[in-house]
Amino acid sequence: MLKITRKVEYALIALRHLQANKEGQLSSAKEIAETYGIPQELLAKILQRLAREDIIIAVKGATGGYKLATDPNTINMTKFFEIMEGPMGIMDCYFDSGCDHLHGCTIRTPINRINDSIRSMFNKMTLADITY
Amino acid sequence: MLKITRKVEYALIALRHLQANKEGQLSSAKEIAETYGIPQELLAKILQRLAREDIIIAVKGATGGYKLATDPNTINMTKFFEIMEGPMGIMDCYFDSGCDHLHGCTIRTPINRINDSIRSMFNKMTLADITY
DNA sequence: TTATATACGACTAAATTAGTCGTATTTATT
DNA sequence: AATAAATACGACTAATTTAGTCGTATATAA
Repeated sequence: MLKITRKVEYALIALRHLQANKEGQLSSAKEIAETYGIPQELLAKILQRLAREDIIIAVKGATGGYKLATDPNTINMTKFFEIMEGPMGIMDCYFDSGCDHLHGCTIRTPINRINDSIRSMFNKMTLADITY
Repeated sequence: MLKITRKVEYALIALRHLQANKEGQLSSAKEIAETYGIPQELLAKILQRLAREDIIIAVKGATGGYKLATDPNTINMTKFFEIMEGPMGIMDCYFDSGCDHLHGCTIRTPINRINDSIRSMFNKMTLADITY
């Protein structure tokens, strides 16, 4: 419970790796996967998603690879988590109203308070807090 | 990701229900399950665990049931979560050192900072914050 | 004695997460 | 022009975790 997934873990490791590169230098999915012992195909998909969301820039072709698109200080962690895994909330009712027993739900208000605390905590953090 | 499980959700609903009872009044697993539309057998197991951990008191027999054992103000949420689901950490490496790539892990320190933030947040909360 | 509780472990089902595979496209290098 | 190495992406399978069920034992009020 309250765990981040490997998708997020691998994304953070990769971003941290790219951040350590010199300005303009590229790293391929293969290179990163081998360095950290991450399944290459899986990491590739994760990097593709990050590229689609303009967090990193993809360069195609034989000497291609990835580099950071923006200053990690500008990406907040709530946004980052939601890019990787969709809406963040400790209970689905926070964002999904298809809940069977909303009628008699007595814990919704306090649960939402907790949600807000977690979101605000991550809102105050940027990627740079993790990758530096 | 970062979700609480139904076990925790059901436990909170049940505790909130017991808290609303008059001093000494019992509620059975069946009663609570029916009230909120929770699978009875599942709730029963959850209540049994709470009883084992002395958060609630079980009374056996035909007119038996459960009641709170302690003031909800005295139970902190970190402890509560860990009773329900074991060690709490956003990554296993926080408590389990059986991690393949600890050697090259570059994100452990920031991840642990996040863990500590979440734990300290829940440490400041008691069950009463949720069930009142 | 019966009905209604708790207690608890073993089991199955469902959902989520992790990882793989096939195929297409791009581009530097030879 | 051919090749090799890269990104792109969807479909698929495997593994793990979570949710829920079942059977059986025990306690106790009526």
